[in-house]
Amino acid sequence: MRINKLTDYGIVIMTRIAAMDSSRIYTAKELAKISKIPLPTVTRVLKTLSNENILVSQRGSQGGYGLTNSPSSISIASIIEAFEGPIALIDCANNESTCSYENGCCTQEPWQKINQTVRTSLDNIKLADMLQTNQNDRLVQLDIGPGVKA
Amino acid sequence: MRINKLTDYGIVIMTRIAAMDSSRIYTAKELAKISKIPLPTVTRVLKTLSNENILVSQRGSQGGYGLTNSPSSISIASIIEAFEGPIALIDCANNESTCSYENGCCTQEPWQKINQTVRTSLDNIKLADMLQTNQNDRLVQLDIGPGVKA
DNA sequence: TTTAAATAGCACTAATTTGGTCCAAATAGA
DNA sequence: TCTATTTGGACCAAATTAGTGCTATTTAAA
Repeated sequence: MRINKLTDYGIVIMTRIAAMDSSRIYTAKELAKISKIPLPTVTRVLKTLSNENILVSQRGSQGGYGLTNSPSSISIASIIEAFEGPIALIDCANNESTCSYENGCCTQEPWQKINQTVRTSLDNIKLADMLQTNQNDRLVQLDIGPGVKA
Repeated sequence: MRINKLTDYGIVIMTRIAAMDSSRIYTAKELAKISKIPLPTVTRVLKTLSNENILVSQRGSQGGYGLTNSPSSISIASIIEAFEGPIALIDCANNESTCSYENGCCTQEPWQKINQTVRTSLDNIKLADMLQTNQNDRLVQLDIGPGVKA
């Protein structure tokens, strides 16, 4: 029920970039220093993000990583999914993988609904929302406060 | 971002009991047969659920496990938390553990809201909601509905 | 009172996932 | 073309999770 550490790092780093000049590119070394996360780990996180096209990479000297989209259009859900695949609390609710319990499993449809709810919540939160000073107001505005219906 | 397998089993088994006669108690052996989950695993799942007071156990001959509350008042969140502890996508949003990135971390407040949203969603879904009408029919068809033989 | 049935608890092993490291490939500029 | 810089991909180690087995304890019924 927790996201992976790398996913967490990913969100922290993405938020960092969004908080600075989000139009330029940053090297792994720079971002490691800024975020206080070990360089090898940052390297790996950035690779994943660029493989999933959430960051663009520029190899070679003067290279680095930069956002592909604006902070207001990058969702937390997309970052999580870059690291962990489709958001699905259980596998069988996600793809069409044959459930090993077949007819014995009577919970599939409700799970679809549960996953959908969670995913929608996370998709409504954008990188830019992580920076708001008055975060509570902003989140309520986004209708992801307590008691939200999906 | 996925729940543990044991948690999944827990929900499946709880749903099973709810779908049958939820007032009587069932042995681990019975539930293993019904759910098609290996007995040792079922045993373990049931132990956890009874430790967390989601099931009551009756030791000795004629013993077994039964629901402590009605299916309409047992939430999915409570079952997940029985296995995995408080629902929190990242640790620092849950307890007061000092964030290892201190001031370097600028995402704490939004995370609190994100967790709250997910938790609320899961708390609003009760065991009774897992029982779709059309699936009840299927259960009876499969001869694993009320009146199932051990 | 004895016996069979059933849960409780503990510890151990195997498998999977996760996190971190190393070396090769690419690029810009001198 | 050469070199310093920086990303890309393969690989290994550590941690977590899943599953198994054994023994003790409790209880109902013969």
